[in-house]
Amino acid sequence: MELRQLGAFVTVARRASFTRAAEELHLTQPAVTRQIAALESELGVLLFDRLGKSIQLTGAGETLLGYAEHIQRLTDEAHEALSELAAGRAGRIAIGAASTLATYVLPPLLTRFRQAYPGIELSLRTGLSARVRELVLSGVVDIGLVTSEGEPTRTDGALLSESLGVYETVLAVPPGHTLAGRTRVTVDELAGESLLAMTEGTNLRTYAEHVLADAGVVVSVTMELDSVEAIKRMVEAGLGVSLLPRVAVATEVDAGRLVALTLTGVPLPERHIVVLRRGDKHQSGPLTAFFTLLHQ
Amino acid sequence: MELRQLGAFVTVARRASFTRAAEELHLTQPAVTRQIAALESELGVLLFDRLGKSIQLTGAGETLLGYAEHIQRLTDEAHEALSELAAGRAGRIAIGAASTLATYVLPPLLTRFRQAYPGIELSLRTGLSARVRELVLSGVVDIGLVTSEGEPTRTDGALLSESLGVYETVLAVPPGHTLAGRTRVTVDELAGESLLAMTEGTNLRTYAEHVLADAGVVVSVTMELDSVEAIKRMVEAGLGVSLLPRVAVATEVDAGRLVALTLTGVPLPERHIVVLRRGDKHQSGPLTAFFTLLHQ
DNA sequence: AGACCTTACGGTAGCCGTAAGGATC
DNA sequence: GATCCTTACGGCTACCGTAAGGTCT
Repeated sequence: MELRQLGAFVTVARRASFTRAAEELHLTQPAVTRQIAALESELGVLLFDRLGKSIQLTGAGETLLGYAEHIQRLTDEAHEALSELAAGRAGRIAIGAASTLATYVLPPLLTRFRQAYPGIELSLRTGLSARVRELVLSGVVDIGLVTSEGEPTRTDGALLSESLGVYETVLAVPPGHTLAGRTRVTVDELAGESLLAMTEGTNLRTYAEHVLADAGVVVSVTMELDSVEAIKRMVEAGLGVSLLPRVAVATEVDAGRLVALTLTGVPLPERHIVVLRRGDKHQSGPLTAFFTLLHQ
Repeated sequence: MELRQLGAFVTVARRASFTRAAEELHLTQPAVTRQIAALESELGVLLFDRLGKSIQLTGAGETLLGYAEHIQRLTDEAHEALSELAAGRAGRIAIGAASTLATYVLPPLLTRFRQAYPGIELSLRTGLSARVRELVLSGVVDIGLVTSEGEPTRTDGALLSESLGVYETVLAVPPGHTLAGRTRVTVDELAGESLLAMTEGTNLRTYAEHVLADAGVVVSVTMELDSVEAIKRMVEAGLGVSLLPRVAVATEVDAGRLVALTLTGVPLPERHIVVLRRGDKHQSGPLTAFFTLLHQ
């Protein structure tokens, strides 16, 4: 039993004629006869009564017709569903992202993506960059967004890394701070400031320590928090300053509740937004679309 | 997309290996590769990620797997259902029968048939013999049971007739009747009796008139009824005698409420129980089984 | 080196179209 | 005689198995 045979059978049954079915199927009439004969032989039943002038479904034929139409509908749906997937109009993307990126970078991207591809399911898992990397490697997520120092070009095994651009870190101070009138600040000038920092293990904390150590500046970490949002509130309240991603303070800066100072001073390492994916895993239609959006 | 390809795909997906799927399918491994490749090419999607050591379903693969397993289940069910039909263990028989046969002959037959083939649906339509004949010709019923005078051997067009045996007609009289002590009676002796008869148009009425006319006997039809059951009650009540099928009075004779006299006298035409069917229509498994039962 | 999937190549089985045959109306 | 389905025959497509080639562990 093959789908071609079932298709021929359904057509013959609907048209009640081998000849007209052959026309519809773009086959010759003997070819249709053989398709039906093969089915009848395999199933051990007669599917049509040949009444000379006309033909008529037998009971077995009616039974098979029910199944055959059901099967045809399913194959049509399968074709449809897969062509939707291939065209990127349907499917599912699992994204892993470092927490700050998930909070401050992804929302506008996902909003635009959702508008362009409303049929695609999105799932998001957040965590530390190292954890996101594991999720990508294990295939739990299709794509990972993390931060990293320097331009990542190494392809660690099956893992591909691409930079989406620089992820600028700024000094956030409250409006009344002595540095608040400035637009730039060197790392040296941070000496003596009380710094609010993320907990250890986060890329943001590691980066801050790296920058300060390179400059030989000793800064007291007066408070350690596990939330960028909490740090911003503390800075607003005048409890200190902090090194934060520029995108994370954009709203507060626009509203005048915080001032963002560009860090200068040599040598200042750059952080990048990095997208991670497995090179040996198939890139589905939706994922390709998402990639295109990321690179804009 | 063909069922063979879907079968290969499902096997590969379940075993998570082309090699092991090939073993299960009794194919070589390259053959399996080509089946999957053909599917991927036709559908325009990758179904498996080839990760060197192992393979993994893609999103498109998982989507197709759902459809493919559904389709496989349906084809299995279709096979099953049709083999049930072929074996005579399932199906449906539509029977047409003359009213007296339906009442007095069919019940024990159908009881035995139901015991032997409990899976087969039975439908019964009753009517005059001429009407049953039409039902068989038009294909509304698969088989017809009627009465006819003489052995029917003619094949009227597509209609096949076979006799199942003689359908004896007897004279039914009440126990107190003057003939009640006899076991046989000639047609001549009916002269002067008051006869209860079926309405005109029934085979029973036609037969009775035929027999009486042949013998040159004039009998007054004192009452005309359209029910054999009603006639029997009238005869029991002493309102007359009647020519009835022996099987129709068997119960009353056994109970002593009626006496059945065998008709003799030359020439006495015989009635037969006749089974009608279309020769050009397929005889399904269940129908064959029913035929076998009828001929026992 | 071993395991696994893919590609290449030659042979065969199955399907198709043309042509002839048989049955029915 | 016309119509419709079936059977026969030659040709071609497509699938299979064997063998060689890649790639990753």
